[in-house]
Amino acid sequence: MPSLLDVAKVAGVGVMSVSRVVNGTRKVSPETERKVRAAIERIGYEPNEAARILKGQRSHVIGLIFPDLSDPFLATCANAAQETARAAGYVTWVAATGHREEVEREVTKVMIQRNVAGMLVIPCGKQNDHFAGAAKSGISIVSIDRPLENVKAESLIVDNRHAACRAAEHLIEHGHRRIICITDDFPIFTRMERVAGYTQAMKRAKLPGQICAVGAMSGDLSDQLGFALGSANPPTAIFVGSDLIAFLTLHELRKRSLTMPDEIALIAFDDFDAATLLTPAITVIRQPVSDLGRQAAELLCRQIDNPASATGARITLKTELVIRESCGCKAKSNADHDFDMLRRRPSRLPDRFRGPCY
Amino acid sequence: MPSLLDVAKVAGVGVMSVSRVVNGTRKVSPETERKVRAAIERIGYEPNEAARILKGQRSHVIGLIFPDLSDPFLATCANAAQETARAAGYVTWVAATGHREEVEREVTKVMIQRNVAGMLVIPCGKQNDHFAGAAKSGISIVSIDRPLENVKAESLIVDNRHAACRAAEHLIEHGHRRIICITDDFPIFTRMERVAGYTQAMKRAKLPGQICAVGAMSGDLSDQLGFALGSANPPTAIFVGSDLIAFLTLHELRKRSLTMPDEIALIAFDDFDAATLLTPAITVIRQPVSDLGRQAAELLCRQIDNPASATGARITLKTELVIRESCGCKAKSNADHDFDMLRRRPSRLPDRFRGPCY
DNA sequence: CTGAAAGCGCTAACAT
DNA sequence: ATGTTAGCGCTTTCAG
Repeated sequence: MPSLLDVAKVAGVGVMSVSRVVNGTRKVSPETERKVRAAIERIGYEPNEAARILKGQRSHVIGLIFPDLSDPFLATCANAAQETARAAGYVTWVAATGHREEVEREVTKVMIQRNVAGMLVIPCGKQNDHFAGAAKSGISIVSIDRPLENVKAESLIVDNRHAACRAAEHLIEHGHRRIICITDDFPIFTRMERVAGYTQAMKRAKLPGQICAVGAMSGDLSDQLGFALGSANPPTAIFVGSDLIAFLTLHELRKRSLTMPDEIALIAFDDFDAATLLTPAITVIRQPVSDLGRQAAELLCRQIDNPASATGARITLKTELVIRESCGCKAKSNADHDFDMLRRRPSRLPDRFRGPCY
Repeated sequence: MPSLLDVAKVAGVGVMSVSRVVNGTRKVSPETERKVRAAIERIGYEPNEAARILKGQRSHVIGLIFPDLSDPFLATCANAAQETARAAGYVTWVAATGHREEVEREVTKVMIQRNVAGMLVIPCGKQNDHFAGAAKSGISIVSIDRPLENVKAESLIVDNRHAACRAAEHLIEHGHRRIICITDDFPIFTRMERVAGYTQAMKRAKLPGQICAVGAMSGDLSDQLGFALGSANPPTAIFVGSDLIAFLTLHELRKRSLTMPDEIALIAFDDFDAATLLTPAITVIRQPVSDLGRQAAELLCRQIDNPASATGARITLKTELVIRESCGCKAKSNADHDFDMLRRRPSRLPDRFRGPCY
């Protein structure tokens, strides 16, 4: 591995000239620059990151801290972020925390220690002091999907509340009066915003809202849904707060042989593969998943280049209500809803279909 | 950030004693060790990776090179690998190549340059000289899902051929004689093995095999399937070679209002969310996705500790034929197939459901 | 068993 | 505009 010194010798100049050419730190004469570039080319010099970091420079590494990589939403987002970061010359250090805050703290610590240039995080807790510490020590941070309370970091989020409100309104417009909202019981931003949106729509329509939280703290989906469905006035429509809950709910409906949309209507937050495969196809709120990852990475890169530009603002991306059949709407054309007629494929294929194979 | 020198001062010993205690490189007297450990504890010393790497040591970084992170199969595998590596004290750099070999080469180069200790790869091409180079320069490599031709690296793969053969046999046992095999047209190991397994079963049963390759090189799934279905002797059963192709195929069947299993039977390679949600539920070959990632990471860590142990062997993991309804079998109990009755949930939930929320 | 010194490749700070 | 020097934190080498 040739070093700066080797380049300097070959070029017949001092080491600092080489360093300055490589980093564009200061003016060098055209003549020197030419010689240096030629020497670099000739001996195939590549800067040594370890030495740079040792000297106290920031590395060209971006840390990605996500709750889970096996979740399609998060994986797609991470994929886009990684791709964008790579294109900008960064390597991506990925850590999945498994939704555990102690793991999040631990990896954050290690990342700071190893001088990452910036971090892209989907935080899994409320106590964000570890991120605050990172921000204070000069590491740029951008959060995705959820704002980072008490930390000076931009956030890229979606219009959860508005979208949930629209979804509930759509069900109301279909004549439903008893609409239940099923979400997980985790106290995270997105869940609370979506519940707030649902509640807002119900209130406006002077309808009673019923929120059914499921999870480790609140109890089993099957029990809760059974209870609601067995009541004197069972719901005729469901709004589910995420693709995971949609999956579980759809299983329950299938088990109880409840048909959509007649016996029960349904709208889900998050689009998912099965949504277009089922009969009826599921009406969903689609998030700009890849955009979230891509824009977050772009934003982070900009902030790394110019740390002063951090404002701590929230940037909100728009979601899209994708009307299919589970809400009671007619499919546009038989079974061809959501189909790209030109390519004879489901339109808006998941990212993974963009590979060369398909 | 306290350094080794600081520790040495506090402990009242030389730097080398500290270094030896930290790394366990050589014997130190119990007395010295005690003093050093106390000093480390007291000032909160953490070794500096950059300095270690600069001195020519291997880092504690593992590189993950995957074709795509948004694909559920690959994402789940990456997630498990990352988790395992973290537990073993390694940091994971992740790169998604987008199935592009030039990107694979590029990220491999960067990782070698930055002294990763090892790489976990799902290669996307045949020309593996960049990996061969890495292996030669002392970086341990383990490949997943596909063997690494011409490189001395272990591979963790599944019994593709056997499983595909079993799937085809299962359809044959159901009385089907015209079974078509639909796969992508990408010349990768898994595809070829699965086709070989299908062919083997058909040959044994003295049945004519029909392989339908779809993709950028071969053409549209809709056209190909339409052609096959419109022939004088249309197939009565389909074996699809991957979850992606299953998704597209199921869309086609839905569009043509073909009912399973009566009008057309189907078995798919790879389990996927929609498989248990559809009616009929889809019979699939389930791969041990997380195990693949976990075991690969464990293997890699072992090889990093003992580079001589690399044999270049292939380790084959078993898949499982999950009988559901799309092949013509009766569901075990009404709609409750694949349901964990105790927890009232679909059993074998995807990894992401293991979070604290559900 | 322990310590002192040299140097990995780079850049900030200071000379020229 | 360019060169020289010192030192980031660690480990290898060699001397005690």
